[in-house]
Parts: sequence; structure tokens; C-alpha cells
Amino acid sequence: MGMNTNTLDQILDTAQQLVQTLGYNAFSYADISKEVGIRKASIHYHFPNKADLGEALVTRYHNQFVAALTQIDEQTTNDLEKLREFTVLYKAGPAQDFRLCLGVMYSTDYITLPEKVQDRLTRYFTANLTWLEQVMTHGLDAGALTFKGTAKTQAHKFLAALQGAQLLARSYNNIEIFDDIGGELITALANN
Amino acid sequence: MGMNTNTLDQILDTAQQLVQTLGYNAFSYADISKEVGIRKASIHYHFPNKADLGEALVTRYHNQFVAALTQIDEQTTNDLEKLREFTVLYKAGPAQDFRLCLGVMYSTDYITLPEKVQDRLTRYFTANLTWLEQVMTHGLDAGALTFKGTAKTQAHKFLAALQGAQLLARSYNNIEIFDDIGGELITALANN
DNA sequence: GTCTATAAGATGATAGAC
DNA sequence: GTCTATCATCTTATAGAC
Repeated sequence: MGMNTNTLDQILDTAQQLVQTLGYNAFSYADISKEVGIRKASIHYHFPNKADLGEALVTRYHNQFVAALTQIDEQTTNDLEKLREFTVLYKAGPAQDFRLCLGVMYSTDYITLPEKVQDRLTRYFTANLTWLEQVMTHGLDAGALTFKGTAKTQAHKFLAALQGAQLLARSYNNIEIFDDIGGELITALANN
Repeated sequence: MGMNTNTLDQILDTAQQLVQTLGYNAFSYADISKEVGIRKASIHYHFPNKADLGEALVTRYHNQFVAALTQIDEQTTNDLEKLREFTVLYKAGPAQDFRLCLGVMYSTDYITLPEKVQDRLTRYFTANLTWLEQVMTHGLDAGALTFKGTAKTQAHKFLAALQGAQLLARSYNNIEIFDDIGGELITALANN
């Protein structure tokens, strides 16, 4: 992470870190400028306006996330283990200076976001929920997981709890709160 | 709500709505000015700087929240019913134009908040978690609730899931997602 | 308590030289 | 692609009259 050398990726890396730390409305082109060592006008060359930058951030994030899910699918066929790996993905933000994942930060900024960014965000969450629901469904059928209600509802709850776990860990400057919640989510689904 | 007539409360009401909708960094004294029909300088008379206003908002919110919890305690001794009422409190924001509760919005703004506001936020969450943990503990002992692990962990997960439920409902403009998650949280704890 | 006037700085953004 | 220079607008905040 952050090892990119070309200007465009350096801008995206820096902007993403700033969004995950401060939020979409609290970072500026001047902030990126200082960090990357480039003038504000040069950033506007790559991303004419903030909406373009904001959209590029979700799009890249979404693609990287899908790649990570694919890797989990290739890594194991154990549904409970898949879910555990999913919680690891959601720990990446909090583990670095209690950053929030891009999705959580964008969803609180939602109303202030340009429409095209809002749309991309929703699609990102749908990718999350679709994958989770599939794992829940398969896990229940295969006897690897146990839960009441529908797989869709479980997917909703699972994702929501991880998002809230990021918020609580941040508010207490305590990563153990995230681990506590993440661990419980897995335990509750374990069939034994 | 929003029925206050004196200027100070009107400022607080408007500011709170703006924070819950836009976030701490995305609303300005000018926004409040327009809504209340008062000049910016007059707002500075009541709240010299934004940190003062931000702090007054959490403090008032915290007090109102504690009062609501007290009312729940007086209303019922059924632990599952208490938790269900707690989810109703957390639905108040999303039910109004998909606002987030003040705690969720502030926790994403956390790093940009003045220190005294950060402290108040943490105390607010502690009030949430303490109450939830007590209900979990009592409910397990009395046989009204069922869950694995500690009451503290359950309290963490319960609160986190409701926070995430607000974010997902907002990102999909769909209150049913909140209801789905809230309902599941109760179902999963029901002892039958 | 509320107003007008005003300040100093930040913000997203553009024009045009190199 | 990156720069300097500049813009209109918004931000929080203060001084002082009514």
C-alpha cells in the first residue's frame, strides 16, 4: 500500500488515506498537494474536479475489494473461515490509525456526495452483501453455519456489525473492541 | 422536536439536524443563520466558536438519551422488550430523511473534532454500552435472553449492528434494511 | 441580544506560461 | 504534466453600533 510511484496513483493513495481519516468534506486538494509534493493545479489536471476524484476512489476501492473476495474464495471452501477472512478485510482500516473503510466514511458523507459517487457506493455495498449472502446460504445448506432467519438478513447484520465495530473502535481508540465484535460474529455462526 | 421557540434552542435544534444530515465539517454558521432567521454574528453570541456549539450538541443529546433509557426502564421489566425499545431509539434518525444519530456521525468525524467534543462522545457511547450490558446480564440470568459469550461482547455487537444498520439504510435509501437488522438482533436473543 | 461590517484564511477551480 | 498567478466563494470569527 502507498508504494505507487506514478503521480496519478500517488494522488489516489493520498486522497484515499485522507478520506478514510477525515472524510470527503474535510480533506482538500491542498492536503493532497502537501503530501504528494505537487501543486494543486497539477491535481486538477488529473482530476478536473473533486467529484471525479471521489468517484475514482470508490471505483478503485471496489475493484480491489472484489479481488480480495475472489482471493478468499480461492483460498478456502470453509464458509466460516471465509467469513473470518471477511472480518480481516474490515479490520484493515481500523488497524491503521483507526481509519474507517471507504464505504463507512462515504456512507456518512452520503448526502453531500455527488450523485455518481453515491451510485458507486451503493454498488460497492451490493458487492459486499451479495458475496456475504452467498456464503451464508451455502454455509447453512452445507451445515457449516447455523442461524435463524434468512441468509440475506444475516448478511445485512454481519456487514452492519463490522461497520459499527469500526466506529466504536475509533471512538475508543481501541482495536480490541473491533476484535471483540468480529470474534463474536464468527462464534455466533459456528455450528457446534 | 424542533418546537423550541427561544433562540438558543432553535440554534441547537437546527445545528443538530444539520450535523445528523451533513456531518460536523459540512455544516456552517451560515446554514444555521438561514434556517433560524438570525445573523451569523448572533450565533457567535450564543456559541463563541464551533467547538462550543459542537460540545453543547453532544451534551444535550446525551442527556436526552439517558432520559429515554430511564423511561424504557420504567416502562417495562422485560429485557427483550427493553432491547426492542432501544432499537426504536436508534431508528429515530433514519426514520427522518435517513439522518444518522449524532453518535454515529460524530464518530466518523472523530479525528476532526475538538478534544472536548471527542471526550463527550466517548462518554455518550459508554452510557449506551453500560445500559446494554446491564440488560444483557440481567436477561441472561433471568432466562429472558439467550446468547454465547459475555454480556459486554453482546452489548458491543448490538450497538455496532444498529450503527451499521443506519449506514446501510442511508446508502440504499431504504428503511427496511434498518428494520431487518433490528428485528434480527431481537430474534437472535429471544429465548425460545 | 441582534445587527452591520469586516477580517484572515481556506476552498474548489481556471488561464496561460514552460 | 507541472508550474505561477489569480479567482469567486465560503469559512470561522471579531469589533463595535443599536
